[in-house]
Amino acid sequence: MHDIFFAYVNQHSKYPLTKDEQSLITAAFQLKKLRKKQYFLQEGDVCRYTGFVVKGALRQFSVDDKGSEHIVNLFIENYWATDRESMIMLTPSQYNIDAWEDTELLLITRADMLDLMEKIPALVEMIRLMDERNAIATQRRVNSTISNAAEKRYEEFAINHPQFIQRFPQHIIASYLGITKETLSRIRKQAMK
Amino acid sequence: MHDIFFAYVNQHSKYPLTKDEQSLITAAFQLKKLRKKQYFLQEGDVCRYTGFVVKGALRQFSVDDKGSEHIVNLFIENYWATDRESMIMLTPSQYNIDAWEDTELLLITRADMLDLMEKIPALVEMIRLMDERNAIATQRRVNSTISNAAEKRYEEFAINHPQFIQRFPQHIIASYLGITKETLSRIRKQAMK
DNA sequence: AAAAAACGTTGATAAATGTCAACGTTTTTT
DNA sequence: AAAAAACGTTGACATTTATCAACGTTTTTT
Repeated sequence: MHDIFFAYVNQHSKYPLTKDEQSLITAAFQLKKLRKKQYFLQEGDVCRYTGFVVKGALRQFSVDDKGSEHIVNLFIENYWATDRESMIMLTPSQYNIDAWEDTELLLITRADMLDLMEKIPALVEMIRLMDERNAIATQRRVNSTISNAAEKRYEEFAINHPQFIQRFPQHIIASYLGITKETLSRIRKQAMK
Repeated sequence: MHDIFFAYVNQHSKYPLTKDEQSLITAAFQLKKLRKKQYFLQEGDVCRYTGFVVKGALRQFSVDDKGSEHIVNLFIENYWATDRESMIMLTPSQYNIDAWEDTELLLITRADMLDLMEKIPALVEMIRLMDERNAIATQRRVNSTISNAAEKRYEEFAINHPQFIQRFPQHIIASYLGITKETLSRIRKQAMK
């Protein structure tokens, strides 16, 4: 299990992991299996773990006053599932994260992660890279959301995230884009011509 | 000028800057003054600098096919103005950044910043903190945008960013929220009752 | 002090998107 | 194999938001 993660770290750092470092990582990350629909995080709880997705798919969503779900993030293999705000601030999360498919995660607490980062330079580099990519992707998403109508948002999404279109049903994609499933259905119908 | 930045770093790190570190910083950051309306970054250019805002206010915006501007970010004192995607990927920026007020920036290239980070632990810590806060704020913004109608988005914005409401006119705020200035005007009229 | 530009507001109307209900199909569960 | 659940689509209609044009006020420039 951890091998997949070692490969991921090595791909994102110029310092190959030593055997000792691999042992530290194995000790700090614990494997967690989730069945489909099982929660990884529930609204109101403080998020204690960051989860590296070894296998499977998850969604992060909030629920509004009317009970409607809004998909904030989608995660598949090699993504990091967590609510950073809750984890860092130790505040109750406004989000839920649940498994959309049977999923395997490698979990680590924030304290253990900070500890590992003092010992393993490769991890620090990998996380900085992850933060950069995340910042870029989120910036793009914000720009697309405020600049474009629903149709163009969907087009850009389909180009930037073809993997998500494979793995998640349309109503989930629609919610991620901030539109209803009916609107997305009509947009796709239009686009087919 | 740099004193303000030293204070900022010390506030965001548990390692106080030494005299030597301060010298390194002074050598790497150059002061740049911008008059109101002057560009810091123009669409199509590769973003070479990160700018720490010592004084003033700027906006980052994209321009769509119809020539309309869309405000992606706003910056005031103690904010970092840059286009990370362009800077990291070395690709032409899709954004413009210009001064909304007369502004003073401390500029640093990515290479110099990476160099400084190897020498100054306080900077590394400060930047990680900055990345965390940025990730949290952007996540909130995305969630608000996909979950709420214009009125609630404005309410949340007003609560989370009262400083921006002071410094920027309504049509800029409206664009930041992804709505037109007319709609924001009507929302505010409603809310007054 | 005069002129120009920027800003905010309002009304009339159009366009985009949401809501609700119904239905057929596919997938999953029993 | 049957039943249930999940999914996607469509129509009718309501609501939200955008667009366009006009106008008065404030701020900036000349």
